[in-house]
Amino acid sequence: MIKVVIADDHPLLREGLRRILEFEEGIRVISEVGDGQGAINIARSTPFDILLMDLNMPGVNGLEACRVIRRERTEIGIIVLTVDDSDEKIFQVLQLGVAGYLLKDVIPKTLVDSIRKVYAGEPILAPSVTGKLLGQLTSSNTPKNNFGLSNREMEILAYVVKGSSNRDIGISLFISEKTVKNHLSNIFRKLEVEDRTQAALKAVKLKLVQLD
Amino acid sequence: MIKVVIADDHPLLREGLRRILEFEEGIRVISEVGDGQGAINIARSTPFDILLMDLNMPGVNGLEACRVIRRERTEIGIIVLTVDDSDEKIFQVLQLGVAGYLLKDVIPKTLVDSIRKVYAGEPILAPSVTGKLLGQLTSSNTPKNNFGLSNREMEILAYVVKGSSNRDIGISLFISEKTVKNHLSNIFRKLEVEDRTQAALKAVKLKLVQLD
DNA sequence: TCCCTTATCAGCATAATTTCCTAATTGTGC
DNA sequence: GCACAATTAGGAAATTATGCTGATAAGGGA
Repeated sequence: MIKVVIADDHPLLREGLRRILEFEEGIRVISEVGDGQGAINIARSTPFDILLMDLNMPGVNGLEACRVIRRERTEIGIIVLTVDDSDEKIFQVLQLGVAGYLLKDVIPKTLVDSIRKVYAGEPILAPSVTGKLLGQLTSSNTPKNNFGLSNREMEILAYVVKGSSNRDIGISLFISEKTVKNHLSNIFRKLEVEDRTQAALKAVKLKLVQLD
Repeated sequence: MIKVVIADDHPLLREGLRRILEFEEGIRVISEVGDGQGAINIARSTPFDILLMDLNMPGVNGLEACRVIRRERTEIGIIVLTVDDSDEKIFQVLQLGVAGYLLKDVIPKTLVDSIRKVYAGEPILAPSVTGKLLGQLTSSNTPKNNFGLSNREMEILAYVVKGSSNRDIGISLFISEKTVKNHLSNIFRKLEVEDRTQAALKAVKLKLVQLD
């Protein structure tokens, strides 16, 4: 039996969810709460499996409640159920380690399936959320603008990001330290920075070189 | 009609996939290829919608083929279909902007559903892949080990990561440059690095300080 | 109280970095 | 051929950074 708790400040929506879930085999809604504090309280006092959590609630909001509950009751699978599709909150919530993120326009069947899957240990994301995650990955490696750095300059910049000194870079590339310095001066000018530290950080920030 | 191309070096698996898909309404396998180059060639010569791509293929591998096809034919939705669940490749592939990543143990129904969803613009990930993505998010904010750095040292390290010089740090914190240097020496020793660049990079790498 | 850490400042010596200058060679494109 | 960029190298000088030692003061804990 999967024990479910619903946390949402809209009584109508709670009622709707409860009615959807109460006819499902093996699923039982054991409680409903109307705010984040209520969710925290029940998580502390009662064992259950799945928490359907709205983010926008009065008082202690869903985000804070998630943070507390994730810390205190790691065994509870939290499924965020929200209308909020905006970028800022999504990543904040996902970083907390929630097990699912669904939008409120899901069809009942998807919701029920998701509850079962989360109970089985599978993470669940709404397609648009998956898209945002992937989008972040792909957009993050679009240097595009490599500031007109030549191949050699990129190579040297990579060594700077590895923490090499000018001398070491020269030895590694079989060129004189003087040449390294010249390249670096050009790199600094092109990246619009003053020293190797700023260059290294900017290179990492702009993904010109991989930090690893 | 969703036009599908299968790229896999195992004839048996290709045949199996084709038989699964050929009875589906609205889906037609228009071609099969056995290596990455073949996938690239057909993508260049023939319009189609979905490419089921194995990663481990002889010659031009799936990863390279994905890269080329993604660049030349953005309208083709690539679904990576592989046994490879290892961490390194997953992120490389996802960064290319593939539309789906499934493991070869999927049931036929899931595969068909996934093709339809990708065709409709939805991204598709195997649960374990979603888990890895989420795991990366949550694990990324665990500094924990601050290497015994004191508050003041952390503060100074933050300035280093901003690209400040010793003089600038001194001015900002209303202390002498000498003091800054002393703190830095201690920081270098504790972080086990030789200079400010390595310290800044290590701080970023270990999330001791936020880069931005 | 004594010891340790932290934070502050300083001097000295050395090393590393950075800038500015010139200049040769090579390859690419017009 | 000519112009231009990339790569290479060197000289000279200024600036910055680093290591080491020493010193003072405040605060916490055994």
